Amino acid sequence: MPRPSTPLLSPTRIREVALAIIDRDGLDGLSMRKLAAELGVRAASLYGHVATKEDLLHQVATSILEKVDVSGFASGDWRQGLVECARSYRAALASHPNIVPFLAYGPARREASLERLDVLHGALVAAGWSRREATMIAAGLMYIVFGAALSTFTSGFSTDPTVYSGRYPHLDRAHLLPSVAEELDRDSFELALAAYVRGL
Amino acid sequence: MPRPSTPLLSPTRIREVALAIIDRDGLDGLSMRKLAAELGVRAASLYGHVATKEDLLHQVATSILEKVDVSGFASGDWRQGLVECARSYRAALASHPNIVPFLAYGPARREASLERLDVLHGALVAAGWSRREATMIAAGLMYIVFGAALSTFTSGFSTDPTVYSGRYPHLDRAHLLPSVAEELDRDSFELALAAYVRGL
DNA sequence: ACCTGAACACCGTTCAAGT
DNA sequence: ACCTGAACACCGTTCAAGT
Repeated sequence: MPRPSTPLLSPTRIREVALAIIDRDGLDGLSMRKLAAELGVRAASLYGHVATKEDLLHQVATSILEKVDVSGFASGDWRQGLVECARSYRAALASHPNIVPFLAYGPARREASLERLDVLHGALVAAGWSRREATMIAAGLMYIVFGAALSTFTSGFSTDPTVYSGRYPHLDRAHLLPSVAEELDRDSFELALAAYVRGL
Repeated sequence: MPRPSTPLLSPTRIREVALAIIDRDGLDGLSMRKLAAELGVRAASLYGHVATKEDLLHQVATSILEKVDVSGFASGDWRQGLVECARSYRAALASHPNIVPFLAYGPARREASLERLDVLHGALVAAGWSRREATMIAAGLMYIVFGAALSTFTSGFSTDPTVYSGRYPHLDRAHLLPSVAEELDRDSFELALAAYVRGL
């Protein structure tokens, strides 16, 4: 069979399949060899399109961050802007939870993060906060967004009641959490966000 | 030379050296072969003392979490308890930042986390919050603690001013951040914590 | 009881070679 | 221009064997 006229690989297709593997098999479940296999190609071929595995992960990270919408600040109400920006950020991360640990690592060097951060910072300064305060307020918002996206709390509870009952008196219904984890995660995020913005 | 009377390896020594490697070389910098070499032993020997690498990481995680102090709730002031608990938690994580991504993954199955969570939850219920509210308030506190510990914000900025100036008008002094990152991280955490607790 | 050598099934990455 | 085979220097883990 002659070589097809269109190349087997494209930057977009590589990113899409890589993200699909991460979503399905976790961050550690992505290997260059597995990715190549699912693209119908050998591992070495990837290096014609991607510098390193880390470079590929940064590309995937950027494609996710680009979906974060900071237009909420246009209203002029900085509190509402913070809330809407945080919701959009969390939604983007929550669609791909397995890549969040990578996203949390060094976002300040990514173009897509900086553009959004610049808008956020500017809106806060325009509202009368000092530069330093604006930086800290934005940092606090990112703490809540990334903390919530890591699902450090409600996910990971066992469904076996005997794990908790009798041992942790205040957690005797913790085994029920997984079934309502998604709702509880969202409500916890909304509560934290509301309390934070109100308390500023 | 005859075998020494004391074994070369002990659970404590393995954990200590593993944590030292993680602190020095990062989470990815820890390999069973490197750990064995620094312990004066071969990789296979480790598996007499540790089930898997993940088991070892959980042991190291536990040794860090055990330092978290929740005695602040004894005062009876739940707001003060939340603040002191969060400070202690963050301090424990901040001493070993490289292992935080692992700690953030599935803390709800670790004994040391659950014990502390149980105290926190109980104190909030005793203060009059519903069980569900207590769960969400504790989750929000963990968001801020883990978000701050991941240092997702102030760390990672470049020290090269040309990276930001002219491109992100509101970030024109971002290159100064690394030199004051530690102080700014702490202040951002304190601000977020204060705003959150006040806003509840 | 404790440690080792050798092996197995994987990694990321490079590079000369093929078409 | 694009992909491949083979190799290099690594991984985590197992297990029969040594002392």
